Amino acid sequence: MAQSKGRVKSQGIPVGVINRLPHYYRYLSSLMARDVERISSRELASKLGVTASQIRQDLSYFGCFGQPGYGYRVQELQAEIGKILGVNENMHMVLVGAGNLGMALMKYPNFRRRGFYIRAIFDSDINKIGQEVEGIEIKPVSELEKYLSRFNVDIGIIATPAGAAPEIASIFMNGGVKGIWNFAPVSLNPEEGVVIENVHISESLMTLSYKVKEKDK
Amino acid sequence: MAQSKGRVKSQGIPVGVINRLPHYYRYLSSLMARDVERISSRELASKLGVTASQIRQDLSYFGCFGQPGYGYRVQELQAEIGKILGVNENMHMVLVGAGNLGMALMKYPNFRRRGFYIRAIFDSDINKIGQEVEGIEIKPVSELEKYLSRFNVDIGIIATPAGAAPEIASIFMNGGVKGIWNFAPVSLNPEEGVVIENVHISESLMTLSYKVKEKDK
DNA sequence: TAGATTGTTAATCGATTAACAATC
DNA sequence: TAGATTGTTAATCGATTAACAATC
Repeated sequence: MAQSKGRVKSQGIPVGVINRLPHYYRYLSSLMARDVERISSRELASKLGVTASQIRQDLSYFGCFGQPGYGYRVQELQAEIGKILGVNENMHMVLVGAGNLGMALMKYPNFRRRGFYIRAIFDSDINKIGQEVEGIEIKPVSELEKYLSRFNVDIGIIATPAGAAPEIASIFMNGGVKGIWNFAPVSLNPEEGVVIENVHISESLMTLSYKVKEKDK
Repeated sequence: MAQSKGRVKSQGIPVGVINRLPHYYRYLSSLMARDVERISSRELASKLGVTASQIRQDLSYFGCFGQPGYGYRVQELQAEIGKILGVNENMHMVLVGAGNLGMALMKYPNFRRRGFYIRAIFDSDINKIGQEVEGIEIKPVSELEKYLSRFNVDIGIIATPAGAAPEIASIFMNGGVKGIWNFAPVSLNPEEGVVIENVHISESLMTLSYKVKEKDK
């Protein structure tokens, strides 16, 4: 208790911890919607399918958010985890690829609600250019570089086919984008100082396929 | 070497291994496309950003696919991993939710190419019902149950808003679906004998957001 | 043959769980 | 106060890496 000095190890936080925080965050948000005020690590753990120990251990990397004998105040813990994750900090994002997946991302209301704003859309399809989506006009991808030089973009989203992805990634990296959220089924080699987060949908399907086969045995 | 009897431990394969196999599979496929014939665990590792040891260890759970002194034949290894994962086994899938994300999944050509077929689409939007996508007519979600009782569905895909997801999941589970591929931002409690694979897109964004913030420090 | 690289066992490392003093 | 639950330290467990005999 009383993590006196406050851990300063900004690095060295296990990646598993970081992957679980958004999960905690989402469930706490749903508790807030149901006006639940307090929750213990034990309850939370049973709902999320992890151990209470793990939740307390995970949180302890960042501070002390609970009260012994009481548990955690839902609203407070949600806010603290949100702060750790960078929710509600007005992230400037741009989207390349105005296909179905890109449109799905544009229309997902939770991003905006949580401070993640897609402020520009680029596509190479001449028929799409000039169209408006959620109040944002689709620009030709040739203008991406200029846009990046003019604005301070936090996150670049790649929702293009695999072939186009490496070039877009390199434009993003040269343009000073801090993070790349990649939905194309390729591995992009991460340049110094840029974070790449992949969402490999087909790999996830293959993992599921394996597990389904296993169950059959 | 010479894993004489062939490991029978169908269970007990670490989840990390299963998550890496699709990654190996994809890269090997791309090597095949470039007519590369052989590769060593060391080369493969350096391309994929893992250790050679890990690749050999991972593969050893399933058999002996390489030749000492030579390495792996790309085509053979790709085929073996594909077999492990259940690629090209004619998986029967159904999609619930014909929004942008659902359409993106419908139009992704690699699924079909690898034996994953979406054979029916359901939606609750009266305006979408009857429309055809990739040769498949969108049915009302009220007919899902009947469909499941008639066909042997391997994988049910949930591409609906969060609110609808739990009910769809329960219809899937009662209908004998073996695996659920869930894109809705909710946790579904997995029933006995059904595998659930979540693709939590917004959690992935928050993870990226955290890492971007970290880099700034 | 000599060189290269596998499959596998053993050693290391890190992450998860258990336990408990502190305390609300 | 007594009961509950935290934050943290120590113990356990599992996954990754290193090393090497076998062998192509």
